[in-house]
Amino acid sequence: MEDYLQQLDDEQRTAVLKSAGRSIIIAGPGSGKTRVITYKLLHLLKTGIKPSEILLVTFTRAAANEMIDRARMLTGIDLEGITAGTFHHICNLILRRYARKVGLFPNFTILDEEDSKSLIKHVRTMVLERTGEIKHFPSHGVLQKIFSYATNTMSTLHSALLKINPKYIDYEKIIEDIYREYTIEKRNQNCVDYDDLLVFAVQVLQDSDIRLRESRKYKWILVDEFQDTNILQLNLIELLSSFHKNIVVVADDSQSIYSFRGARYENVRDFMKIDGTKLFKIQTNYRSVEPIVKLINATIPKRSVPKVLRAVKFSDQKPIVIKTSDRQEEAAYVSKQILRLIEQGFDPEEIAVLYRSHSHSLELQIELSKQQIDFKILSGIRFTETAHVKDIIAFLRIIQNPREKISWIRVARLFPGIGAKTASNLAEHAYGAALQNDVSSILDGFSQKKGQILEIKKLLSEMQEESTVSDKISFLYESFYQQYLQDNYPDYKERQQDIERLIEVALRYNSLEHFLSDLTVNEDVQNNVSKGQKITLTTVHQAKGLEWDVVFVISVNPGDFPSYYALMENNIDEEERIFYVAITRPRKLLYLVTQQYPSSPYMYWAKAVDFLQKIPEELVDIYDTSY
DNA sequence: GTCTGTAATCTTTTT
DNA sequence: GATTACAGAC
Repeated sequence: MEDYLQQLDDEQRTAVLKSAGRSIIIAGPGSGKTRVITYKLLHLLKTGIKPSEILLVTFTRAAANEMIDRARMLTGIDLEGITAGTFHHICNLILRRYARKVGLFPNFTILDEEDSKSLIKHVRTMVLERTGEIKHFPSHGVLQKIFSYATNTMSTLHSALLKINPKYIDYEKIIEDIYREYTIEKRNQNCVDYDDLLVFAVQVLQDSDIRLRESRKYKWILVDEFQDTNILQLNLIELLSSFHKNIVVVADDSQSIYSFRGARYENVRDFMKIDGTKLFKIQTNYRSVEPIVKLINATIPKRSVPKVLRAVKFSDQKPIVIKTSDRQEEAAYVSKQILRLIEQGFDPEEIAVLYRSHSHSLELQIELSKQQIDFKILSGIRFTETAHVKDIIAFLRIIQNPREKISWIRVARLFPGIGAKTASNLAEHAYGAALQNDVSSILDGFSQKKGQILEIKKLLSEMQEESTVSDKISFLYESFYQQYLQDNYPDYKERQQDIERLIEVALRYNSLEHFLSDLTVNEDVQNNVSKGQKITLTTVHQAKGLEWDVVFVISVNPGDFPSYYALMENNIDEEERIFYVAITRPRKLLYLVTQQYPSSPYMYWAKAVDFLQKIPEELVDIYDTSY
C-alpha cells in the first residue's frame, strides 16, 4: 500500500484507488469529499499521468484552486497545465477555439445576468411596440427566467413557461417571438449569455473531429458536486470523456440545491444506472460532533439515497434551538451570543451565520456593527456587479467587441446630456459601423452631442493605444473616471479603491479577452482579501462545501426558511435539502434560531411546514427568549 | 431629449 | 423597504 494514502480511511482509500472508467462516489456531508478528490489527483500524478491530461470540474473556481494547491503541497509536483474550473469556465475555453462553428467571432463577449436582462428588456419593448400595448405582460426579469430555465433543462419554452409562471401561458406566441429576437440580437452583437456558453460548447462538440480532438486530451475527468449539474452539463462531460472514458464524479444527492437553474439530482441516479458504472460510498462523518450528526440523520431529505452517517467526534452539547420574537430580537440574540463565544476563546474566523435569503441578514448586520463585531459577507453583490466596476468593464468590452450595444449604451450614459435615447441611437450607429471600422473611428459620422462624442472617442482610442490591460484601465481612471466617481457618488472613496484594486488585478493578465472572461466567468478574481479576524455571513447556497466550528442558522421560520415561494409552489423537497446543507456545516456547535412573530405575513397560514417542529425534541436543547 | 422627484411594484437561491 | 416606472420641470 502506498504510504501517502495512509491518511485516508478504508472507504476513502478504496474510492481513490479503484475509481476508474465510469465511477461515481456517493459521499455524505463531512465525509472528506474534497480530500478524496485531492488524493485522487495526487494518485494520478504519482502513477505518471501528466497534469495536462486531467480535467477537474468544480462548483466554484476557489474550490478548484484549493484542491490544486493542496495536491501541490502533498506531492511537490507543479500542476501547471491542468484544466480546472467551473463548467462555464471550461465551456468558455472550448468556445474560444471553435467560435466560428456556431456563428460567433472569437472575440465574442459574455453578458452577465444584468446585461442579458437589459438586452431582453430592449427586445421586449421592440416586440411590444409592434403588437401594441399588452396588459400584465411578463416583465423582462420573468422572461429571462423562462428563457434560462428552458435552456438549462433543454426543454421547450412552453414547459418552461408552465414551470415558471403558468398565468402567462396566453402570451406564449409573443414570448416565443421575443426569445427568437433575443437569440438573433446576441448573435448579431457577437455576444453570449451564461446559458449560451453551455449550449454552444455542447453544440461544438457534436462535430466528430472536434470531439475526438478535445476528448483525446483528457485521460481523466473528475467532477465535484455532481448532484448540482444540469442536463447540458451532463452531456458536456459525456462528450469530453468519450475517448478515454475515465470519468469520476462525486455526489451527495441530499445536497442538490440548484434546481432553479436546471440542476437535476436525477443525474446521479441516471449516471449510476448505466452499465459498468462503479459505485463507491463514503459515509463516515468526520466534520461534526455526534449530537449534530444525530440531528443530521434525523433530517435526511425525502427522496434521497438512504444513508446513515457515523460520527467520530464526541460532545455533550446538543444542537441548540432558540425561539426569539422577531428579526430584531433574533439579531440581538445572535450578536450577543457571538460576543460570548469570542470571549470564551472561539476564533471569529470559525463562526458563521447562515440564512436562506440575503435580506434576512440586514438587521443582523446593523446589530453586529453596533457591537463592533467584524464580519465578512460571502454572498450579495459581487465585486464585478457593482456599478463602477461594470462601467470600466463596459469600456474594455467595446474595445474587445465593438458590436455589443449594451456596453456602448452604458458608456454613453456616463456623460452628462446623454440619456437613454441618444445612447440607444449611438449604440445602433456603432453596431452598424463596427464591422468596417477601427474602434477609434466608429463614432465618426454620429452627429448628436458632438462634445461628449469627441470625449468618448478620445478615451477609447487612447485606451486602445495603451498596451496592457492594466494601463488601459489606469488611463481611463486617471483621465476621466476618477473625477466622475467624485462628482457622482458620496461614497466615491471606496469606489475609487475598488477601481485601484481592479487595476492591480489586471496586472496579472496580458490579454484583454482573458481578463474579461475571467471577470464574468471566474469569480475567484473577485474574492476580496479580507484582513483581520472576522465572522462570516452567507446564504446557505454559498456555504456549500464550507465548514466552521460554530454555525448559526437564522430565520428558520415558515415564509423565510422554507421560503415563501417554496411554500406557495409546494416545493418543499428542495427547501429540505437546503436546510440539510445548512445543518451539516458546523464542526462543534449548531444554533437554530427562529422567530415566533416574524414580520413576514405569510407565517400564519404557512405554519404547516416548520422544519423545527419536525425535529425530535430529545435531539436538541430548546430555549425561549421571546417576550 | 434629459434630469429629478414621487408613486407604484414587487420581494430567493447563482455561474 | 428597495427598485423601477412615470410625470413634470428644465
